[in-house]
Amino acid sequence: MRGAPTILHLDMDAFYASAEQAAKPSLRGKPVVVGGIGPRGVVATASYEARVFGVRSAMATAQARRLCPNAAYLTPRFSLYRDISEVVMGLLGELSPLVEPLSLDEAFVDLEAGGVEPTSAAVRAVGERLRRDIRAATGLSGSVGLAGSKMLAKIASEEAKPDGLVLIEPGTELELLGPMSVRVIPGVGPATAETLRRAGITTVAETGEAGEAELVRLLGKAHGAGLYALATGHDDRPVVADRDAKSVSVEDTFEEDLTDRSRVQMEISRLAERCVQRLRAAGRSGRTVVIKVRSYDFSTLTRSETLRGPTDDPAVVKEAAARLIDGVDTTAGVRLLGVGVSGLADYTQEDLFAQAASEAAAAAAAAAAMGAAGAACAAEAPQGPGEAQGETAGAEVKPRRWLPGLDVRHAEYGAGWVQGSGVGRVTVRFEQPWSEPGRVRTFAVDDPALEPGEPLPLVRRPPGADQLADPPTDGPDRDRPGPRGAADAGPDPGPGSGPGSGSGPEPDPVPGPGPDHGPGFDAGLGPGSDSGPDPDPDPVPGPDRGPGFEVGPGPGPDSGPGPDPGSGADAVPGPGSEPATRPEPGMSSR
DNA sequence: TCTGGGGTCCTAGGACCC
DNA sequence: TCTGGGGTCCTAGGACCC
Repeated sequence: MRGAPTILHLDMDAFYASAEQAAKPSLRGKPVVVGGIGPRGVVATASYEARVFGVRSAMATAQARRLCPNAAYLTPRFSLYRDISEVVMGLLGELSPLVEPLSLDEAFVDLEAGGVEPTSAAVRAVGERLRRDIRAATGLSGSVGLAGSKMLAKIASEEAKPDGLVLIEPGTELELLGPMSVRVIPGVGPATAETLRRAGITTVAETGEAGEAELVRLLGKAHGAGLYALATGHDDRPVVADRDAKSVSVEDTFEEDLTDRSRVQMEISRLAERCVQRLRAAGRSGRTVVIKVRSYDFSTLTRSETLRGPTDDPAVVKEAAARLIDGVDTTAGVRLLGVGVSGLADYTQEDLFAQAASEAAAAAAAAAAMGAAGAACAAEAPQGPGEAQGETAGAEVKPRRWLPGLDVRHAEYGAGWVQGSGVGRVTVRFEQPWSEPGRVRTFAVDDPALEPGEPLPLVRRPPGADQLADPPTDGPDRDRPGPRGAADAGPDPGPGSGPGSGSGPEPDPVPGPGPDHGPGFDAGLGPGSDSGPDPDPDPVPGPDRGPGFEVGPGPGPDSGPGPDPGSGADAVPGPGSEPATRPEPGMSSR
């Protein structure tokens, strides 16, 4: 515990959802849920508008849909989030050489190591400037915690959310923490909290009062002693930059349980291949191969095998994984398979295996080229376990998957994103991060004018400016199978939901039609039409609205002020239904 | 329509060795 | 002629985090 609050914790607010809202003007101020879209998907991030309805991270997407049917449900675009993360981490790197990323949207920074004057006033000024810089560079908000230890800085940033800064003055922490739930302490999850509760311990103060011996008795040596230290304000864990990964793994949950043995074996082989690709991309090799099998009833087992030396040979990993799956009974059905490698080493360090390592390096270079080609294919037709099973086996060309939220480009209308897709149709909203909320158009899924696109930068790069917010070049991450599933659609933007685009550079108009269209192109349904098939009034055939196809009800494309009388009742109710004067989140035209 | 995907760390038992 | 006592490695499982 330091005498000055020089440890900073940054946590971006509702990161994935906020990034999507910044990228998609029609979603600003609306409930947005990013996560698995398929029948077994879970929520990764819910926007604050969606949280009002009770939607939370890690919740089944199906449950989220029940709670908040009018939210936009989007598949994650990790390439975009990674690009934004790099910008943010770059800003943190300007504060100190000691930056410890915890995830794409979260990091510790040791301000003392960065030479910041160790006073509350100075670190607060640094934190506030950082928040301004992040907003200017990314259009997103982040919350900052400042304290004399990692734990307190993290608790502080949590308290600061959303879009705030909290500084805990050293000396006040026990008073502040004492009444809080023990769950605020990192490492105390549901199981630990329940164990403590049964012992009559629910607050941080009670945890400290219980004493170390009692906590060790309840929780075991490491956990008990560690919890006692944290609960009494003792946390000297340093900020550590450049931590090496200790394992690499890939896994897939299938839309339907697998029972066919040969299919299980094939999937294990594919997962092993993907795992090794990632291992090699990181320049590592590993000695222990692990498989993971989750059964129909969610029970999970792992089997592992340690090799005589580290490897990054796909054949070796595949063979080990195949041996391991051979010993597992999967006849009752498996919902998830995974393959991982641990015991990682840099192959440059392998004295005993130097010969093999150099061969492996050469092979890796070749494989990297192959891998890039494979990723490009995946971008064209994202595929996953859910895919190979359903459709007619042996189909020569897989149908393109238009997953909601993904970027597309139309030859005539320009850049947009998939709002939903139904039987044979895909609905696209044409808008850009800096544009007004855009219009929706519907196409046949195999329309040759429509192709997958790349994420656009959230903040427009002024002419000749630096590369910070460049469009991502995208690539290998597209090999990640997106959550798969049925058709989806976002909510229609309410009138007046557009950004005040007054001050920025002149927006690039969407190529194509102007703002006033006949009803023909809008996928939004009129009031009361959101259930059951509706005779399609559109001259251009809209998507089939059979079961499973949702279209957010909403007003037409007119941008007049005030709530739309027709669809107001269906528009996002509750706190989300603030007047159209609600300030736009996140966007800066600088 | 219950429950993703990628990680970290800890515990505990058995093998094995000195 | 009863079963010591460490230490390390391997395997499996579980809690937890984002």
